[in-house]
Amino acid sequence: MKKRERHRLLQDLIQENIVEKQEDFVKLLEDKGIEITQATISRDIKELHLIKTPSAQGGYRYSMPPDIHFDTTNKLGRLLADAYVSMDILDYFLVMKTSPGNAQAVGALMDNATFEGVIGSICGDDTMLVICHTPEDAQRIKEKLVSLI
Amino acid sequence: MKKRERHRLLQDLIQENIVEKQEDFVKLLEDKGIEITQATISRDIKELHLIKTPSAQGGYRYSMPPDIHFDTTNKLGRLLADAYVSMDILDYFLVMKTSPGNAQAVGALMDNATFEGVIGSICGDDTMLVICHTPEDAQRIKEKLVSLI
DNA sequence: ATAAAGAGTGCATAAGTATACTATTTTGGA
DNA sequence: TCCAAAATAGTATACTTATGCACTCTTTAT
Repeated sequence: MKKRERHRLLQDLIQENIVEKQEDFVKLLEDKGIEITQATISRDIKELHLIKTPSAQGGYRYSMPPDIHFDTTNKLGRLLADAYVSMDILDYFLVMKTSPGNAQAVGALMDNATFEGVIGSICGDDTMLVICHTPEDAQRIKEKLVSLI
Repeated sequence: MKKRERHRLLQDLIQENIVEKQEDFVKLLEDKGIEITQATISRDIKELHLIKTPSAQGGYRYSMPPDIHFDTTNKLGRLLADAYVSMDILDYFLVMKTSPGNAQAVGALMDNATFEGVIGSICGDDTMLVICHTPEDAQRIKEKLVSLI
């Protein structure tokens, strides 16, 4: 049993069982004849970005991540690779120039990616204005964006 | 400091700080002059459905829920209040009759709400067929839907 | 082939979280 | 107003999860 394989299995199990705690995973795998410890499950969960959600019925349940984040961060990287022109910071504003017509798309993806410290953004045709909480936030986000390109 | 007020505050704090554990919340609130214990935070988190996400950088962080669930569950409830006609179960199928023209909408919302145990659904004009993993799932989902009306 | 580096895991335990119990406060009637 | 019921929150603790360490098994480079 390879780690990769087990990861797939976990993602399946999570869909078809109510998994309230990591020990439940251990038991479910045991039922399939797979010996594994809670420690490993904990590590798996970390790698898979699974989350423990308080369910509406009062209990808890592990489930799939709102992986929007990872996914859209990737998309954003690809888009920026094409569309990025320049960036500047003024106080707690971040101004990005993009190739014509792309600012809206960048803004939309940034919204999805939910960067911390961003209050909001306004996009024109080739310019995006990002309003941050603090100048430090602006700087941090600039660096984050640069790292994606 | 009312619970409601604190809940708002937590939702704010979560946006602007990296909250790795519940004690961090306690400290942040303390900074604001609010005395509260970890136990209460744990309860708040449960009520707000906040989640602890393994972050890409290796640490953990509390964040907002993929609240799509709650929101669309509510919408679904309102729609069903208007459109629901009847439900029947056959093996692992669930068949719902709706008022004419509404089945598609119900199906779309159910997709968003991501009910566990649902493989998929097919919608006509006034009929929705939901295919579940097991008859028990079908039963459970039926009850869940009834409870929403 | 062998050394060196790295991945994967269990064990034990530290770290973090949830909850039973209790006390106190608030709310909604009568 | 006064009581009973419901909500809220602290304390202590049980429960759950994360991780340092040690060991084994792969992989990579020499």
